[in-house]
Amino acid sequence: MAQTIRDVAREAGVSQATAARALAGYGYVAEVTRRRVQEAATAIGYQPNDLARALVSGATKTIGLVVGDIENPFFATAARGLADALEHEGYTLVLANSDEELAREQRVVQALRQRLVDGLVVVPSSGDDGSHLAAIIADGRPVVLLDRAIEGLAADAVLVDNESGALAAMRHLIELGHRRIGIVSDSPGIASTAERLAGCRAALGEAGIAWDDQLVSIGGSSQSDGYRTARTLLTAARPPSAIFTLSNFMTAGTIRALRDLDLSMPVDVALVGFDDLDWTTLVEPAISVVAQPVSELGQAVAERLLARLRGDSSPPVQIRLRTSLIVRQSCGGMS
Amino acid sequence: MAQTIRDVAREAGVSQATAARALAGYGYVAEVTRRRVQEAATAIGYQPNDLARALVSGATKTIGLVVGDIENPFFATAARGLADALEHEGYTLVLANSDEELAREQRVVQALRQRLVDGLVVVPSSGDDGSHLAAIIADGRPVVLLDRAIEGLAADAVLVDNESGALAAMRHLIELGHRRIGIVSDSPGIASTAERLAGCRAALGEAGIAWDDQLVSIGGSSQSDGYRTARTLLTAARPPSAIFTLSNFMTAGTIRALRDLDLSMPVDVALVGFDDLDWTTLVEPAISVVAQPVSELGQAVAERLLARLRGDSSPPVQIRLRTSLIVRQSCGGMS
DNA sequence: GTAGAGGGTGAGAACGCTATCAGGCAGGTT
DNA sequence: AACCTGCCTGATAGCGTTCTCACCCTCTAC
Repeated sequence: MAQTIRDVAREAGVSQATAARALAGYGYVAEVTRRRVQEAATAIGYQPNDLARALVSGATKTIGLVVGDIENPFFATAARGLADALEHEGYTLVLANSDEELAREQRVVQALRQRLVDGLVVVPSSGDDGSHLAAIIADGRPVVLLDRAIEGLAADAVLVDNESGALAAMRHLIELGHRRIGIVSDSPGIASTAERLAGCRAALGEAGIAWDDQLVSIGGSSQSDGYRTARTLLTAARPPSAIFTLSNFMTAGTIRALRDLDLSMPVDVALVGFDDLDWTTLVEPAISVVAQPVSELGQAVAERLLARLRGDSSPPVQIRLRTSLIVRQSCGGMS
Repeated sequence: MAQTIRDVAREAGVSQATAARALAGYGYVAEVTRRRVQEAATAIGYQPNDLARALVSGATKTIGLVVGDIENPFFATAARGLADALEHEGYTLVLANSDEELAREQRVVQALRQRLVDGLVVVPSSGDDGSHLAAIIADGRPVVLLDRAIEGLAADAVLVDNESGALAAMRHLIELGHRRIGIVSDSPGIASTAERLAGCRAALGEAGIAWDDQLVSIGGSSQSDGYRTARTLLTAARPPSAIFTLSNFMTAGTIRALRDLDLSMPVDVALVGFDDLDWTTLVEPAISVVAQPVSELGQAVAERLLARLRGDSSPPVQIRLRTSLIVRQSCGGMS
């Protein structure tokens, strides 16, 4: 088994207290003694036990991360940005998937709480219930929300400008002459999705186009949901001439539906998607997208979290990072 | 701050020892007392401290996972399969990225070791140096290698059948009449890559085609490396008529190179890639690939790990999961 | 009436660390 | 001679659990 500080002390012929001082570097220790202890430590291969250290110091140097599904490239990229920024300060990430289910999210948050993470980063799956997160905050541990806000929760949130991103995309399609624009959406229970829908509404409103429920298909969060709902939209009596998809899975599902129905972009249907992934420039035509600064999202979250961990107790802030519309071939705006 | 078992005891009017028994459910406790303690616990919102529990029990219920980069969908999917299987048994994943650099891998493994993870899952970046992992094994904690083996390390390994997967892909291209087949590879320092290269060699050998170093381009592990080396290959004096890429990043890079050079698949160049991702059927033509059972890989790793944690001390095993060649349009074998 | 069995309880050690405190010992000052 | 001061060291008290041990009390058996 692993060696303890007592083994080092015995090896060096000093007391446990002196060995501890020599290794941790506090209090008085004679230079000779310090060297002897350090040699003893390396000789027997001593490794400090972070667990015991955390128990007494009260800090585990650990951050919990709860995402919907780490397989989603959006989450994976954000996680990477977060991990890199935190590692710099000696923090380690504990990962948990919520599958976008509130019950599961509550379970894993509870587990992370008991595990005494120093802080928590959550992509909340439901917009309205944050009681499990409030409990963590009440413990005095910082929580930072990633990508989605929760109404009434006193936690920092780092989000993207969903509404204006969606607005820009819809405006672009409208400027290209489209009046019947289909919207393929995830569940609006997800806060970011709701904001994107609001952006769509705003764009249609300013163009004087009536909102048409027939053109909005709302499904689950998987690619197959996107495929199914897009197909329904495209095979309706009066199909849309353009489609705006509200997430990367919806975009992929819609492309498959278009392909299966032998509809080509942008001539039969123009397409703009929310979220830019690697493959959007690998397909033909390249997909126009609302790009999000995903890695920066993770970094900004890390910054907020580290500030809180350093004792910043100012009121919770909401940070919005800007999205940018990247016009490629799929929307027909580059001809 | 968080409540302790002592607070519960005080609230219930019993000793700390009795409260502990009532909550943990060992030893004798009167039914009335038990109820009273449990009520007190919920009343004051008691949460057990896993840290203290781990210190005394010696088990943190935590597994370390070291991958090259969680942004790589291959690792993300494997991580998900692993996480799900482990969660079932109450284990939590601690994530670390190695960036495919041995030094970084050693650092994070060291950190995880001090953090007293109960076990470790590693995708090793180097095939020959496993001393940092041997140290963990010497501590008596199980290590399971994922996707890549390490020569001479007494650890379980769950791999895919890289050699026969590559063999099948190359055979297929050869059967289609190709004699000059380009190979776009990651660094052969990665064990799985070396095995894939061996499979290529075997296929060429059995077909009586000489190995030609001019047709093999070896780069780093990023997509841009793939692009660069594929481009070099394709612009050479005598370019290959087909290309086999040894990882998903290499495949993406190669597709970009083909596009930039205005070469079309499969007529100008036939393509087969190793590793199947979502976008391989989103691009036109759909990419033929050697598919790996990625999620199952994670599950199998979890199974091995759990067996070891339960005390299985049989000699280390090496598990090979089967790959399958999926013929689509990019190789011209479906006409 | 005494012994024994068995349910129930509290005191206290241990896990490995951090950190405080009391004390020892040398050297210099009053 | 007595005293302080500055280094250095060991003993020891926690952190919040788990778990053993000794003890008490009640009930049954002889």
